Amino acid sequence: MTLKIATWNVNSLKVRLPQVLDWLAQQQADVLCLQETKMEDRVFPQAEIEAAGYRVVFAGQKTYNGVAILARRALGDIAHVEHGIAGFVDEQQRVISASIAGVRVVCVYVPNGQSVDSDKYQYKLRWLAALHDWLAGQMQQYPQLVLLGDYNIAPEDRDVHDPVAWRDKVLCSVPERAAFQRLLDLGLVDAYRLFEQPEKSFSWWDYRMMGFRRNLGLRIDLILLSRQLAAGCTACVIDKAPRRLERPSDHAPVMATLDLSERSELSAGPA
DNA sequence: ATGGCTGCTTTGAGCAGA
Repeated sequence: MTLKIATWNVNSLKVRLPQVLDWLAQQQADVLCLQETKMEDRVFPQAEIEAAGYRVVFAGQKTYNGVAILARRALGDIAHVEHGIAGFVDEQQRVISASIAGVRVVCVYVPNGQSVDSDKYQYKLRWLAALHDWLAGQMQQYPQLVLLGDYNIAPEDRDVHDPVAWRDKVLCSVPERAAFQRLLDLGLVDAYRLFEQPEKSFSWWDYRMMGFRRNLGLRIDLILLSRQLAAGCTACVIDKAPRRLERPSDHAPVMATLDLSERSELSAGPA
């Protein structure tokens, strides 16, 4: 069995829903995690998504943040849904997790941080520490885990169009990259870097200054895989096509292909 | 050059994003 699992920061699902439905149909993605839906649950377009053949779970709020997981109906239930980071009190809707076809899917919208001298940056670092500590337990409970979303961290200089200009700036600062490395140290692997990739590959481009046309971007939308899932990963790509559409999100979707045929059925559920 | 776009908001100029 092959699973195509993707992440996309849509920057308002209200605006981008038609693009999301078109993209699902074109790419035949099995699972899609969304960030920045920017809508309350009571107005979430559940019926439209279900009509397209997907189940969906979501956690939203007005104006900001908001996450969702879509899964092809044929994959069965979206099970054991959990909101947020257990033990970390946070009004901002940035995390939703669920089990789909025996894979634990954790969808995250990491805080942006605004600038390194901002209170929001301190919140970002606290949030990342809480994510790490919670995830350590989740990895024990769910050996087949994928952590995907908008990390708001460019892991390395090769993920930045102008590393000198971005040096020590938010999204690239040493403490943020150290927090990201701590996630990898839990036993997670950056799916994109499992494969040969073009140079200057990015997933976000500023709306201003013709950022996309000039490829002034960052790679901040990532798919991290546990070792068990990384063993079956056969591809990971950034799809730039939606960024070329009318009224695009500033982020492009990222998709990994997982071959699940070899895995043990027994490790599919919670321990 | 601290702006530049875009989406959102107790509809407006201000915020947040990255």
